[in-house]
Amino acid sequence: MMVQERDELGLSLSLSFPGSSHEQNKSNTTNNKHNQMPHASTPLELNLMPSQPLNLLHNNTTTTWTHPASHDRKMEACRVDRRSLLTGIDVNRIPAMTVDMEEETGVSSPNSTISSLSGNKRSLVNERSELANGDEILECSRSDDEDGDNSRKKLRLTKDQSAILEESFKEHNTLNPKQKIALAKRLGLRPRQVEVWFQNRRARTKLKQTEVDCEFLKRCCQTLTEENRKLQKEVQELRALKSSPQFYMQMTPPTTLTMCPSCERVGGLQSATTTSSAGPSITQAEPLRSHPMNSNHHRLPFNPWASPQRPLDALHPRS
DNA sequence: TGCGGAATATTACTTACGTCA
DNA sequence: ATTGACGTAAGTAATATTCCG
Repeated sequence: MMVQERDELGLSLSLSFPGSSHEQNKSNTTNNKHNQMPHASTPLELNLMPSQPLNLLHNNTTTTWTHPASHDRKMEACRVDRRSLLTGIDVNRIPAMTVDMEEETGVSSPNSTISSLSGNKRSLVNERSELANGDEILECSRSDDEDGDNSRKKLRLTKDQSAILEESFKEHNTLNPKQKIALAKRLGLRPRQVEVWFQNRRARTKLKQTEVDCEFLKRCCQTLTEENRKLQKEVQELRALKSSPQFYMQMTPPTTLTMCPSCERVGGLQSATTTSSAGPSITQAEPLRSHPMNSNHHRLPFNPWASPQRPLDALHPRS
């Protein structure tokens, strides 16, 4: 994305986005196809891990990835769960056969046979009793199959399950099959469920990131618009001065000198005597043409992300 | 070495469900 | 009791990557 405006005086504004690679710490995959967002993803990259509050951006509210009011609800759910503790099979727990199959193959693709088979059949009510036993989460749940009801029932992960998943996500936002199976075992879930959770978690992260990027770009745009407005005004004034007959007469000696930031040559002052016969009484305007800066040479494009004061830097300390 | 197809992994989009105000 | 908004688990299609013959 590039917005550029230019006039003959060599004033320009540009908004450029450095090459983006929206890298999301894919630790164990090389897949990077879809996310080729043509925007400044890298500079705007923000670690949205649950442990990292977005305080600076979101009014000191700590971002947590569990449902905001989920704690109490889940506690209540646990109480309800215990009531039905003994009523049946754990919906979230993989039938032993399935676990074995997945463990054997080490594969649980959404499109795989295993996953497909577990589609509606695993639409089960999640009624579990969660008993912390070290790191293990023991659950008890009831299958819906007995109702003969094909409707999809929504699983709610327990607080502990969510916490462990979050913790795991912090370490790697993707899982290899081994990790997936291990985590699923630890949580008493099917590998497919862990997989889905990670997929959705990545999607949420990306969404949040996009929102943050969007917000930042909006602010950049506002700043640049304002900057542009000022520069346009300045250009108009310079043009007016240039065309004014009194311009050269009334020109007061410059009180400041401008210097090319790159070559450190001083501009703004160039004696008329050195610029021989360049038309009508050459002037202070002359340096605008004679200095290489005026042909885009050494002009530094304005890059909001190159600014040392990028607001989002504070949010994403690179360690 | 290049090619095609199968298997697998991931994303984007969508649906369905549970919860809350 | 109803309803709409919202969060999220899960399904589906598309696509990229890898592996193998």
